[in-house]
Amino acid sequence: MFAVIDCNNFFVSCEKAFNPALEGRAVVVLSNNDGCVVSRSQEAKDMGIKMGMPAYQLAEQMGLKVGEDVVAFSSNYRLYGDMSRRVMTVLAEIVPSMEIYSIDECFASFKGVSVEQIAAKAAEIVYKVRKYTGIPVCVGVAPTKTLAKVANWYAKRYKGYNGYCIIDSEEKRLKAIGKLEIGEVWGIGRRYSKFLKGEGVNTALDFTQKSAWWVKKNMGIVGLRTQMELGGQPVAQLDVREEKKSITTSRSFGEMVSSLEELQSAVSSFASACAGKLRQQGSAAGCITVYILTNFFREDLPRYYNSITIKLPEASDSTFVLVEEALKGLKQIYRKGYLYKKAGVIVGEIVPCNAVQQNLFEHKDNGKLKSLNNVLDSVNARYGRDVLKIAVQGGLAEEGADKWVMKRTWLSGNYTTDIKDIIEIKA
DNA sequence: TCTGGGGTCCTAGGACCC
DNA sequence: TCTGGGGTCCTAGGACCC
Repeated sequence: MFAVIDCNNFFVSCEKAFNPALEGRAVVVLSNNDGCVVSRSQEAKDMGIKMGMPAYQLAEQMGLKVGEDVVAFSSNYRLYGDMSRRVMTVLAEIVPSMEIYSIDECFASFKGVSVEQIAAKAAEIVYKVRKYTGIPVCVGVAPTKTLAKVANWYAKRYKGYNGYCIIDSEEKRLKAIGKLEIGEVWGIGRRYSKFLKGEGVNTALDFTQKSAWWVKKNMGIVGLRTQMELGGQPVAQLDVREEKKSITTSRSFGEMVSSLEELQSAVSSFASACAGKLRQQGSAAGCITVYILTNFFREDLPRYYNSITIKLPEASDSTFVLVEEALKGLKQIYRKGYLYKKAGVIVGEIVPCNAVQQNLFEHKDNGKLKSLNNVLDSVNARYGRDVLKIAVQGGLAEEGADKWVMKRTWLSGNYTTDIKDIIEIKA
């Protein structure tokens, strides 16, 4: 049996855990630059606030006063990342093995858990995560990952389940998928949902009744796997891979920028962030992609998008190497006369850093580079992120001197990672 | 005026090989 | 009129996830 454990309204729940005054109120968390709604409390959902809705529409289209009718927060990834780590740590002590699927979600194997114990185990998860971290979670358990997601869907929506739902018989499976709209199935997105409804497939049960040949022809192997999993036949296993295959750092800018210098500041910062993430997971990248684009929502301005991928002579995790290559790439794709809204850096062809194939002709002195990067990491770990950085990154980001730095008007405190922000309790 | 960021996997088609 | 068969590798783009 597989379990899927999913935090409820995760970002909002993180804010609520440290701010009891939010209880019972409509609360939303916004994406970077305070752009879109990315997490909503139940109250906010009940008011009709949609996922992904641009923040300005709260007032403009819904007539809501931000701060009164609805409380908004800028996203605080430092806080959410740390809270996620805590949730996963609690889970790791309860389940035999697990796959962290996203910041707020994880799959677990219930191998060795007897049929009679499954419900008790699920209840234990709900209770302990809430008790130890303050985060509410729901659990779905079933013989396949896709059915576990189905079970979780019901656990989330019906209070009577007390946070967990188990599909452990053919009867329950048929009942569960019979009432589930096809678009709610894990792996069926907007596109396929629309297509399937046009073919008369409205529920997950309808989908399982189509022939395998038809599904494969119209939706490829991925669709076929989803169909098999809904039928109770496990295809997907627990994926316990540690390292990512690609790492991205990108931002929409707080204000549009036009000069090469400003883009260099942004792109070098993104490349540096990618290098840091690589070192953290013990990997090196074989290639680096840089892209820049103008604001595609603005129809009155000239549009431009370009990207370039550079193959590194030797896979690297060095901030200095990656920044240098990224800036070379940027120079090639930069065009004068446009207002840029976003840039990003992607590193790929990731390998373990202890298994880097060295280049016979262009081998760099990795000993010296390594110590330099170690200094970067240790100084920044001790004194704060980007206290020590390369000059081209632009030194005054925190003071808002760089136009590209994102807007975060309603940022909450780093309650769990910064001693200055620790909660004080009057007793 | 204002519209996020970070991932995975698969497929089709082109270029090339024998 | 007739015009093979079997492969690999790479890339761009599409679908999905949170």
